[in-house]
Amino acid sequence: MAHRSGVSKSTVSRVINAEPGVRAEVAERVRGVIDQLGYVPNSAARQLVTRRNNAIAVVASQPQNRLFIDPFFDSHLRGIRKELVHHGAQPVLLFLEEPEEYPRVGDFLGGGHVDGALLFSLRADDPLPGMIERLGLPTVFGGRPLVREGERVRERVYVDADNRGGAREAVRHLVALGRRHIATITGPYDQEASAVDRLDGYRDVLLDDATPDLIERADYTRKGGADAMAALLDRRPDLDAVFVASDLMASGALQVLRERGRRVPEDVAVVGFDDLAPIAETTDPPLTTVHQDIEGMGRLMARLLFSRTGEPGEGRAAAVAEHPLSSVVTPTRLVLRASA
Amino acid sequence: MAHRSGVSKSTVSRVINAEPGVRAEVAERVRGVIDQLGYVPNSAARQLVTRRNNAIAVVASQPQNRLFIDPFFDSHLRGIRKELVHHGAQPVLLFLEEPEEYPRVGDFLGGGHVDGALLFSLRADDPLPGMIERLGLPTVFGGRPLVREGERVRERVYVDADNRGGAREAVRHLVALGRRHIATITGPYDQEASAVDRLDGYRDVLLDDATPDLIERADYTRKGGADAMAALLDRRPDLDAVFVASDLMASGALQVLRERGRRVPEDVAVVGFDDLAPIAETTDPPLTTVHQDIEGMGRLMARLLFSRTGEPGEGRAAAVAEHPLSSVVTPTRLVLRASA
DNA sequence: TTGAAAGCGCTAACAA
DNA sequence: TTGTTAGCGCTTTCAA
Repeated sequence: MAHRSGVSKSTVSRVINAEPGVRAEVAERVRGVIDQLGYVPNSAARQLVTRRNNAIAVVASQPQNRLFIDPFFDSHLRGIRKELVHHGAQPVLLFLEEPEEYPRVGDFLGGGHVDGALLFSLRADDPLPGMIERLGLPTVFGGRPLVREGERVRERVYVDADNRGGAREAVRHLVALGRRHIATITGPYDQEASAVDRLDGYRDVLLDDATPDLIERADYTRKGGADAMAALLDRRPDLDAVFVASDLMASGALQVLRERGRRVPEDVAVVGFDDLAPIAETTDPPLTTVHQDIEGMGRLMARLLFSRTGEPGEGRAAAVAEHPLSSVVTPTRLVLRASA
Repeated sequence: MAHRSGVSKSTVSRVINAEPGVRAEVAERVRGVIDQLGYVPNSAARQLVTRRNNAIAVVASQPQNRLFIDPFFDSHLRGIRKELVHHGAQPVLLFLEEPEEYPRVGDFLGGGHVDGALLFSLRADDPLPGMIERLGLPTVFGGRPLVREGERVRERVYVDADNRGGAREAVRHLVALGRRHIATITGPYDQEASAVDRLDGYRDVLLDDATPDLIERADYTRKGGADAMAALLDRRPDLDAVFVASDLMASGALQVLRERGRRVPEDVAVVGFDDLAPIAETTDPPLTTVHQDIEGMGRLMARLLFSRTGEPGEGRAAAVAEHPLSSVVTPTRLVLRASA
């Protein structure tokens, strides 16, 4: 104990937490002793009483490598980190690949190491939201969580883009271009809400023209997009446009189109979704796509979380916002490049 | 408190920690109450007394996006996670981008949330190792940490590949092929030991033939490799081979070679380093490169760490291994493909 | 086989 | 402005 500086624990505690009511001279002396001893407060003890620790978990339940390949995640995480760090909170990343890992992650989350959690890339039947709800840990979701029919859950706060509206705009653009046979490559709509919403947007515009043979489901990967494009081309050689539900899939689709000798946009117009600069700007031709502010959504998630947990360092964790918080849907817009 | 199950705290504690000396019937009843209440032990309190918490920090002080693009990191992290999870420890990722983040990361690390740390991607002058040493947190480094001259540090345990030996083998292969003017594109040898070692291996073989105009420093990125290749070609149009210190840089170099009309391997033979499947197997032509067991190195790091901290759940954290631990250097081997 | 009591290192009331 | 006291929720002797 640094009380060898000649004062009581309380005073040391006050100095460490920069509380008022300590003579400057005493504070100075205490700080000296702290430095000299290399003293670091034991935060388990501190947390036991304050119920706070200025760390926020960022949990992704997805194969790590899918995450690492996906520029979407990179931007999203950047936004989250910026905002968290800006508020003085430490982001702690947890990946969740195997079912066996759930109990341990649950223990960590419930163990009071973090004040809140940011979750994303959840599968439809992921047990994590339920676990966290039971723990009572403040949480914000990235992307609207899919809730199974009949499942009773507390309201879940999320941040998402206007996927349906963005998809509508993309498809309307294709229609305005005079395209007659507009296909779509979707995301895994059995697993992710964004895939459902983008497909709904496509249907909103095309109505009865959206026949099943124009719709091919893929998995948000590049290869999945390529395979889906090939299948579509085999089935409907007459198609003259495709709305692809992600840029990564679109880059795969463009490659197949090129291999099959179809010119883009002359023969087939292509619109993507995401507007990920490293992809959309470098494809051949550059991709017309639906822009969403991914980094901004990440920041928003962090801000929403703080409005539930209270700012780091401010009072007890129990200080949850009184005004009920709602989810946020951010706007999208179509960015015209060369592919459509 | 779950003591409404009619027993004392002690007994509940025993049940939770699966300690012997509890009547099966009582244990059963307690477990029932626990489930029913959804009780999760507060690990801050537990940790305060046990000094353990079965979580290990994985710390990377690198711009997040460099990490996310680098398949090396992906494999490395996969190995680490596998081993950690296998031992029942929770991996906790911390990124470190801005200098302002160091104090907070230090607090988290020193705060007793984790039993040990795995560090990598450290810059030469990174303050992190020093900070952690002062905290007394058991640590293992990924890649030999560069120590500045005159700096006094405790011995640092690391896991690294035989970079120098691998480089030697690569360059010898080029020599055996009859190449006369063998250039090299290096990593940032002012920052990373692996870059230093690979350059040393190159020099070991070439001796006086390794003139400065054949050596070009880059930064382990694809673009850096491309730029370096261009500079080399401008300076030494007569070069007929290049040893490139990473696959990512090699892929950039190959592209420049192609653009400049040099055939590989006929005009210029190329050998890389890393043997990252997603790169080396898909370049045109496929890359001859030095293989290292990246995932295995990750696992090894975790194992070494456990030999310092003791296995998760086993006694107190203080139970550090008595036998002094040493660093490990894993072997490399040349994988022949088409580029050399 | 169980329970009672002490105490891990801190902060938060309350006294001085 | 400072010190004293009482816990935070757990594990761990020790005694029953």
